Amino acid sequence: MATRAELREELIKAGIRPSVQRLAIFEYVRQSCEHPTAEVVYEALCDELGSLSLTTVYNTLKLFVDAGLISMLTIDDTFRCFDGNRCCHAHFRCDRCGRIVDLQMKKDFLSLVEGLDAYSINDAQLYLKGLCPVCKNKK
Amino acid sequence: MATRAELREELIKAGIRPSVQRLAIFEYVRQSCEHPTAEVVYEALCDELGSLSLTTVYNTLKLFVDAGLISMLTIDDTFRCFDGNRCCHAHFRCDRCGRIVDLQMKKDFLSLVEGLDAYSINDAQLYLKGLCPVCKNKK
DNA sequence: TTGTATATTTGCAATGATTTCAAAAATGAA
DNA sequence: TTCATTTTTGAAATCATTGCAAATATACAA
Repeated sequence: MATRAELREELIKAGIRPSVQRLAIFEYVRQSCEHPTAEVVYEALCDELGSLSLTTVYNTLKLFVDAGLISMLTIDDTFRCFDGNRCCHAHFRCDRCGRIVDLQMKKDFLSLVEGLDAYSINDAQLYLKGLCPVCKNKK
Repeated sequence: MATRAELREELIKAGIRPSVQRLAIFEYVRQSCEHPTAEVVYEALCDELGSLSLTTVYNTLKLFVDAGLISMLTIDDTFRCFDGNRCCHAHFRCDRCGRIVDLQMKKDFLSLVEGLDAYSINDAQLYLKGLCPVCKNKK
């Protein structure tokens, strides 16, 4: 769990000026395990920041994604969500309850894909869908 | 490359009545290597079918996805596209030119994910993003 | 400190892919 | 044929996301 000062440094290192809004959004996404949407980030920080615009949240999240600081998930086709967890992991989305959970995975999964040498890879996401343990047992 | 009769049989086996529209849409997506969007399917089949509604295309594609006959890709966050290729493969989307290409991959990649036994998996997609060989060399 | 240029934030309007819905058409069974 | 059910249609509605131009904050030079 990174401190605010560490997160600020990380933004600066990425060439991003750490405004109040940016730092708050960065901290929120990095600490969250819930894969928040822009809307959720907005709701969560509105009070803390006094004022905040949803547009700022969208712009800032895009800024972070482009800088490689967080990732954007499109596992649910009806909305995007964001992930600050930098460890290598896959995502599972339950078709029944909609929950998105992280699943540990081995790092070298890219070696299973053929002909990747000719490409330059910036982002890799493995999405799994089906029934989660809880919904599976409910029948 | 499946014949029309074979595709019809496949729909029936999945419990889907093979109407003219459904069969045409199924055939189009199954034969295409271009990962078409609903809009593209609609444009391509409008003439052939005389009349066709975009709503029918959306409904029908959803029907096929739910039946497991085709898959829906959300690798590009601005639109969905569809894939009739039933072989195990990953998808790459070029950040520069936007092209989506298939990449061969070994079938047993799910073994790299830990703790999957408790889940029931219906769909798995590996999405890679970055620069394609052409855009990479353009600098 | 003051002034000025630049970067950032804001809120509202616009966009566009997708869905809703109720009517029309097609199909199947009797 | 007649009636019930399924499928298709098209126009309107939805809603997450983006565009834009004004307002605000910040950095820096004088």
